[in-house]
Amino acid sequence: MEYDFKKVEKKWQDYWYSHDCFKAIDFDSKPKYYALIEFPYPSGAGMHIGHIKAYSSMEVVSRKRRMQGYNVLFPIGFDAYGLPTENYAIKNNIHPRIVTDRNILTFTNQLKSVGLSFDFDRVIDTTKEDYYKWTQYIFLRLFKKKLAYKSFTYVNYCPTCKVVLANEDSQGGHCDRCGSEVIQKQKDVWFLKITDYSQKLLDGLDEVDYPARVKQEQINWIGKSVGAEINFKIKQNNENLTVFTTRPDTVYGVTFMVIAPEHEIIEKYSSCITNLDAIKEYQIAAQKKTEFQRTQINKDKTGIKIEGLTGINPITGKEIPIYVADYVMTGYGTGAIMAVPAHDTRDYEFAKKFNIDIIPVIEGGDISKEAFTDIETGTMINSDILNGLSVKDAKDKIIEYLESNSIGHKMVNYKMKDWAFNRQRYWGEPIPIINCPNCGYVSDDNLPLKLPYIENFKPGNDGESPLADIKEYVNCKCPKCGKDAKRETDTMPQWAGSSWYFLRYCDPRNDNELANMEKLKYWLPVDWYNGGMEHVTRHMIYSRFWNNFLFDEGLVPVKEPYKKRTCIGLILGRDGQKMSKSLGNTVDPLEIVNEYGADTLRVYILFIGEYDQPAPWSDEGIKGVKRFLERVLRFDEKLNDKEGYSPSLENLIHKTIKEVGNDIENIKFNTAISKLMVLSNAYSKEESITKDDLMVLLKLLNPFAPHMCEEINEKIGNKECMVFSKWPDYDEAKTIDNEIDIAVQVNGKLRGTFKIAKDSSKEEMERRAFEVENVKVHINGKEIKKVIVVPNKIVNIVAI
RNA sequence: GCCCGGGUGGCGGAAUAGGUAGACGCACAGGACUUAAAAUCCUGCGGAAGGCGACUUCCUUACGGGUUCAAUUCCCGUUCCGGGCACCA
Repeated sequence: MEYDFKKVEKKWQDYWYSHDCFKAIDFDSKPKYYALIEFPYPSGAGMHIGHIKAYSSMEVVSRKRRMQGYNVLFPIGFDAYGLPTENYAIKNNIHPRIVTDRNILTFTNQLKSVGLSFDFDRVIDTTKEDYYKWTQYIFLRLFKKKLAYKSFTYVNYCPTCKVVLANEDSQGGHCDRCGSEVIQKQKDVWFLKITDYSQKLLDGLDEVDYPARVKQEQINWIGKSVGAEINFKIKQNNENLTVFTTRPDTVYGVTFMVIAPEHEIIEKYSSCITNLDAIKEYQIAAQKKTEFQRTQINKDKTGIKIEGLTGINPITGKEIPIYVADYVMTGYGTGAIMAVPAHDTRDYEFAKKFNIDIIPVIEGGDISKEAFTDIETGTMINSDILNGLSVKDAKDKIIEYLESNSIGHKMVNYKMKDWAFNRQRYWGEPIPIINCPNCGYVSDDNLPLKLPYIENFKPGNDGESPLADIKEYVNCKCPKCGKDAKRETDTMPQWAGSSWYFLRYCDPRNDNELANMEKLKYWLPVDWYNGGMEHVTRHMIYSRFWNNFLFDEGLVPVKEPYKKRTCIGLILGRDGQKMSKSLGNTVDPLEIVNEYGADTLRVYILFIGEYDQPAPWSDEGIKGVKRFLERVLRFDEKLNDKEGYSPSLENLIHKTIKEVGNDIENIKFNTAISKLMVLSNAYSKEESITKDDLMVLLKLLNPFAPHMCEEINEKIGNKECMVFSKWPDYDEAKTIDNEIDIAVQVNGKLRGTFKIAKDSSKEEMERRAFEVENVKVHINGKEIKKVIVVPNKIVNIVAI
């Protein structure tokens, strides 16, 4: 029999998509299941092999759920705003709208050519007015709750892309997109106050099912630390200089203070400072450094003492010098620290370099050599009222002291910074804000605020958006007072549209609200969200923030959007390196589909290795999968007329149903497929098999290789397509073997095996163990010390 | 520097409430079918040694220790690879 996979796969794709097989039905009485994948950015390069791997896990789960009787929502869309499209458009002089539409069309066809069971009726495109209208709406809700604000600040600026970058997009001091070195630039830009949700985002992690490492990464990203703020006095003017510390208990060890170069007191008290010129010089030098250079850990400590300002330790009354140094960051805590060189490596290095006293306040360590930082436990010394206390008690006592004397209080700090919510680019959601000289920033509630269709979308000079050049866009009337005003010309960052797309899927065509509450109540939360490790911090935290906010606004019914999250491991190139165009080691999924068929590709991608681990592509490996599927294709030739399962296969069938089901739920697709191979190998060895035998295999295989299974199903005379065929049940009692192999060890070494009925008594097992010939040889002439019998498993004889 | 993963045949990888290491697949070798090749089917396949032989023995889960009747699995130390965070006070 010739199996023409191209023809067959096309046939079933046409059937499924034209018969609405994957349509999610609002308010259906079946239990709902919402499976989500990270929607793609429709790049010109089209679908990558990684996309298929990323989608295939939820694809298998969705198909299985449909067979289990669920009403499944498995949607797809396009996160289409962003730089690559815009850069491509500029280079080729084609409008990004045209490029985007073209790419989405290509992508859609490619997705369908793999037979993915998305509900294509709910497709969303973040760049369409009916979608970004609601992205703008959410922004305005944030603005009205003062969670969106404009601030004059230093920003990371990429001189090549001519855009301001979020810290997240410029890690390592280089632009995420082009790799250019990022420079610091002052600009007035929009921020979202995600920091107001720091604690909520932490607390939410307790109620969701994410892998431990995912939670840990989010916890680290948010970076909570508990400590205290303490007001030190400045001797010359009796003003406060407030510091944040996680170790208020070490306050007796403070021998100097350090402020960040940007700290306001330099300007404020400049009249007191006698070496102002030198300090200004240091400030300028620090400003020139990029964020990256400043955070290089191994570089020498630099700094300069402020002459004319002296700090006073509010606990001891001792006078201490104040330094400016760029190892203190302006954006964290108060931008000023109390330095305890005896117990902090950075302070220690600084103190050594500037010859400052080092006073240990916790017992242990040798401060002549290095800072003693292992101080979670220990006993306080040199600390007056804290002497002799444990670290924990000292913390409590000093905070109580600070609070009762109004010189400080308990304080929590987070590393996470507010979200820089702006791009100086054309291809993004316009920010619907009007700047009125009279009223200040005013929301433009007339949504959508359309992105004008312009010819010149190249970035403006000096970090301005190209929209700034369009007079008729910029110039407008203030909605409040009616006077002449100017429109915001920055657009939203790439992360905006993806921060709420999972909500829109629940009600994608709603023109009156971002999504109907009843529909959201029906579908949310997302039951299972699969995607890349690289989106675990940025995208996931941003979208959890938006969802939490919308919950507070009463617009969504759940706090946490994603009930369960799993992550995918990369498919590496044939050479074991990460696939990249520059290395020339990419694998084109369409070529593979063309050569082997979609089913083979789908199965191979999941068989290649552990789903969340990286694994190299192998052209040899895929052939084995092809052979397996072709063997299954031939089973219809050996069907007999009997009913039910063949007695010789029954046990294995029940076992396979159980294990394949479990493996799918535990994202262990590689072992699920290997168990299907084992079952099919058993079928091969049979003279003939029953139709029921075959149907079980087809049903278990259907989520992985659906085209082929449909074809066989039809060929053997079944009328109904397999999408809603019933997932097979198993009988627990029949998964257990009646006869068990028992291993016999002598002194821990395997010396033989025997078969015995399951649940045989210990006595019986022991008796049989001693009958094994090779066992007799090994215990000959020795004294039996002990016999360990583990029912249904093993007998170990200890003999000396 | 800190926090997570991971190290098993020629290769991708199985097996951990401790209990026959190497499932499944690839590659390779031998055989069947064929005029031939491809495809397919059968057999073997961690390493070493012994035996004509069914077999037997020793070694083997990065390295070194430990706990245990029994360790890929648990504990301690070392090392290498991957990811995340990083002068965060």
